[in-house]
Amino acid sequence: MIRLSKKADYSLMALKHILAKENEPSSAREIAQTYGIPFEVLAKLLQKLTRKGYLISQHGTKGGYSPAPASQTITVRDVLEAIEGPLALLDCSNPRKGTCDQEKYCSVRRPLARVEQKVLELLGRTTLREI
Amino acid sequence: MIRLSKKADYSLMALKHILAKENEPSSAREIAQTYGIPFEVLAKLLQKLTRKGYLISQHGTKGGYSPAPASQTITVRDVLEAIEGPLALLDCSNPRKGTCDQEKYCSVRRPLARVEQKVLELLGRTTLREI
DNA sequence: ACAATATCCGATGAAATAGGTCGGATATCT
DNA sequence: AGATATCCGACCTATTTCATCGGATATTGT
Repeated sequence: MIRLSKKADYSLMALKHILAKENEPSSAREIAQTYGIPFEVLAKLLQKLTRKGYLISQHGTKGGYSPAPASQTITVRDVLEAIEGPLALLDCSNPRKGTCDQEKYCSVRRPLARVEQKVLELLGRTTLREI
Repeated sequence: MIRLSKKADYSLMALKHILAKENEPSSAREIAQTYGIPFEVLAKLLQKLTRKGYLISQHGTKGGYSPAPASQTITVRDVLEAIEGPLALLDCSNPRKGTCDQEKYCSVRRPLARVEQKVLELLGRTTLREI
């Protein structure tokens, strides 16, 4: 299969929400309620995005998340990589996995890598602003 | 995550193998050994592809699978859909899943559906022949 | 006829992944 | 001080995916 995880969906929704109200920070709880997302799950996603530099977090009452400068040009690909690590259509081009058993016999690796590349380019061209 | 399953990889490798030798049928056992794929898993994949009309199966000694006419123009997308059912980047556009809880609030559905469409087009343009 | 070799089919078990939960810490505003 | 935030790690559970097993049917060659 080829799909976006729920976490990815959640992240994109939350990011769009935060980008829409640049002036006041949005709390994780508020976003979670608005979109029906489990609070704890969303909190962790936003933390990851913060560490990656796409959001700025503000503790305390009236706190929440606001867009960081880097979020202006953030793409779908950026979000996915922040949430799920390096993207890999193929296991054998996935740095997290070990080497592929079929490596030496595999006849489809090269051509599929090109397809993979195109998909990644497509995701990298789609900014969150235009969503 | 966004990835091709192992089954998809296996299927693509096997199909390419079968298409390469159009003259004599290739047995599942032979292919499984050549590429280091578990025999039973591969057998089921080839059965699915046969039911979809991309392959012709031949029982008995000297039997095996040979390319059906429909395999001439088969694309990566065709293979994926045959093996894993309808493709869906998003859960909410997946006919196998129920309706999405966030449906009414979700602000990213429409734009992502366009991205999904583009990815599917890309996979649908890539034929197995050119791989 | 018989044996060997194929595909076929369903059910089941095991491993990996993703999604969700819990407990507690730190920071900020009122 | 107390309420409300983010923060962090560990853990549990459901789902999905991968692999295995047992047995049936069909075809070919001896």
